[in-house]
Amino acid sequence: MARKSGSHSEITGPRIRHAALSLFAQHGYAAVSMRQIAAEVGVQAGAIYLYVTDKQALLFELMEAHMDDLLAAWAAVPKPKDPAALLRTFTDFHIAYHLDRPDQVFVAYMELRNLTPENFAAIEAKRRAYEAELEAILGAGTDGTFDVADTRVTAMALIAMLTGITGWYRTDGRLDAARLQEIYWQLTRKMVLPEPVTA
Amino acid sequence: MARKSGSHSEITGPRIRHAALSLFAQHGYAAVSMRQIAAEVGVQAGAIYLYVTDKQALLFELMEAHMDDLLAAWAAVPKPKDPAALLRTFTDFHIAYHLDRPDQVFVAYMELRNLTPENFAAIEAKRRAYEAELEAILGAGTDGTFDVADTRVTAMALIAMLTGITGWYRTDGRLDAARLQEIYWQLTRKMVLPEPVTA
DNA sequence: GTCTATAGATGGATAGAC
DNA sequence: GTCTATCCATCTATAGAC
Repeated sequence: MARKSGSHSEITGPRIRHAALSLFAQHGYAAVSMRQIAAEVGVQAGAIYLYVTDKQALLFELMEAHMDDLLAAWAAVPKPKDPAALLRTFTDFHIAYHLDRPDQVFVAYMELRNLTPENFAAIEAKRRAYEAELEAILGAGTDGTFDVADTRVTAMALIAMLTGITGWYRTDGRLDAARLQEIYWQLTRKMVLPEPVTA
Repeated sequence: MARKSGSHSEITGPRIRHAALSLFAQHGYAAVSMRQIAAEVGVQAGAIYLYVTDKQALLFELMEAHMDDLLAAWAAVPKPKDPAALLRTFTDFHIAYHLDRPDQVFVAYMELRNLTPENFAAIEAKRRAYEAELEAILGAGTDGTFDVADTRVTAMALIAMLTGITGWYRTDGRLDAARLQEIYWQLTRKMVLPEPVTA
């Protein structure tokens, strides 16, 4: 696996980021050494610094790339007009996106403490922008489509509920992604749609 | 603050655990050194080893104590017979307990990766026991009290939703604990109780 | 019971050969 | 572009004085 020496660059930069992401997700940023990352890629520790300024920048770039991808992916999704349909579009998107990228999601949620204050602020702003998307969907339904007492709290409750899937979901388990999307939509629907009037 | 020297033990052991918990919650287990913990307590690094075998044992003891406390506290709560009332008892308990111990909760959820395999298995078993409590409550209501398609998934969804509060709640914010308990009960109630028959 | 001192290992990051 | 070698800081844990 490990190259002997003298190889040309090819895609060493991306491979470093991929290895770092995987190791950070498994063991945590602080517990992973630059030497471990280099070994995973098959280069020596010193070579990493040709592609990354330092360890902190490596973490930040991974988290920023994830947040940017997330926001861009959601922006690219066609949005139905109907608030309830739009909400289902969001829950389906959130589940599918997060299940497809467990390492990115895990690092983005777990390593906030290890960012410098400036880097933390940048990531936090992007996270808030994403939360604001859901809040806006719920807020647009206060005409009677939704029955939501507190838009902000409900948005946070929904995101926590949906993101929590990544903590226990196993791809070889009894549920596939489509079934999960259906179950969580039923939970979401009951949570925010008005209850039918009793007979 | 820092003692000069020659002081007697008093409560140095508990103070070490308290300082470690606080620092682990802030910066993460791997990022915190034994010297930092010692400095917080006001002793030298070497003194810690009179009370703790090593850093891993320190982490494990903190997490085990938290899980044991959690299970014992729930066991001590009076349980109403009615499934819906019991569910509300659980959600109120979970919110109050978690809001009162943000550091313990944070460490218990974030540092699982840093446990040895044996220690991880021990903590995971206790966590599963707690999740099973909620699953049993939901399962006991399948006579018609609850409308739950998948007991296990719904239990995980509820726990993630409730625990997520600790990620954004600020004690100086606009919501107090009682208001949160009320909001989250409404969300929970709508999620799992059957919808009234339409007129 | 706490201190100082230190062993022994490992970390991030850099310099210079190839 | 990658490697080897290394600097220097820091870490966990222990030994022994007080």
